[in-house]
Amino acid sequence: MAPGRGDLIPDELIADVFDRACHSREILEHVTARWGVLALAALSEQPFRFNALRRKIDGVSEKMLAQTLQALERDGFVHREARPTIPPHVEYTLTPMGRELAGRLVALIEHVESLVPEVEQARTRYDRG
Amino acid sequence: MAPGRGDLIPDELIADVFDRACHSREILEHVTARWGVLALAALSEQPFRFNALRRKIDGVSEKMLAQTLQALERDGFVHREARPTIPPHVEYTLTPMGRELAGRLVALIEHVESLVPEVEQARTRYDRG
DNA sequence: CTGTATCCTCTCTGATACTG
DNA sequence: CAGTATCAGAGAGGATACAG
Repeated sequence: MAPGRGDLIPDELIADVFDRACHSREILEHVTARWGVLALAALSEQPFRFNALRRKIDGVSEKMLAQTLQALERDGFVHREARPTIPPHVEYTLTPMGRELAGRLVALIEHVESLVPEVEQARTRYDRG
Repeated sequence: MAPGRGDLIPDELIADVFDRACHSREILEHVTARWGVLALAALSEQPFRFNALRRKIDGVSEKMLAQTLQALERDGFVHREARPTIPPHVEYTLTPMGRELAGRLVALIEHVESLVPEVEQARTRYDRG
């Protein structure tokens, strides 16, 4: 995170919104990352197996999907249920914490989405001026 | 955004959450970016001049702050008021749209922040298993 | 089927130095 | 004061091949 902070400054001195944001930065990066957002949104609809999720999230590579799911599982937002069959059968679901977060995230995205026309106008103005 | 989409597929066919998220992806990246979050949070407290903001957001480089502010200004979230004096006096404020968005963003960050302990436990469990 | 491992490219980021 | 220009390192992301 912030170079030279967090590691060096005692917790008692860390108090304002910037340092708090710094603490949650890594989590926020996982959930707002390109594929993190889409994985959470997909799983908030229904559970998915790996390749089904990969087809649902069009354009994601195996590597990035695996990486994304591992990060979200490690953070406790996604639950991975592997049945030791042959061939392997793995199902991904959201944990309660993951569902709560995904809901808020989707709400933010929908708000941003509603802003798209206004943002496009602003960009046009900016690029002209 | 998603390679091979957006540019190639007519708008009428783009409808689900993934494509919508794709549309707002660039905006979301600006506002959830490391320095984007902090700039919006700082400006939601009060207006700032460039170097004051740089001191407030400890650890940001001139280059990244300039880049961040330009992106947010172009998107219409930040207003830049330059008084043509010598030396230059430039003040950054949030637009109404920026204030609304910053509020929601801060709410999300605070929720994520409240999850930090639970996430840390989840990580410990994951790393042990 | 569900991933890992490897390689390679490209962007993001920060330090440094310079301009109006 | 408020930036821009340039450079180099680190990491994100993707294509491909392979493993259990």
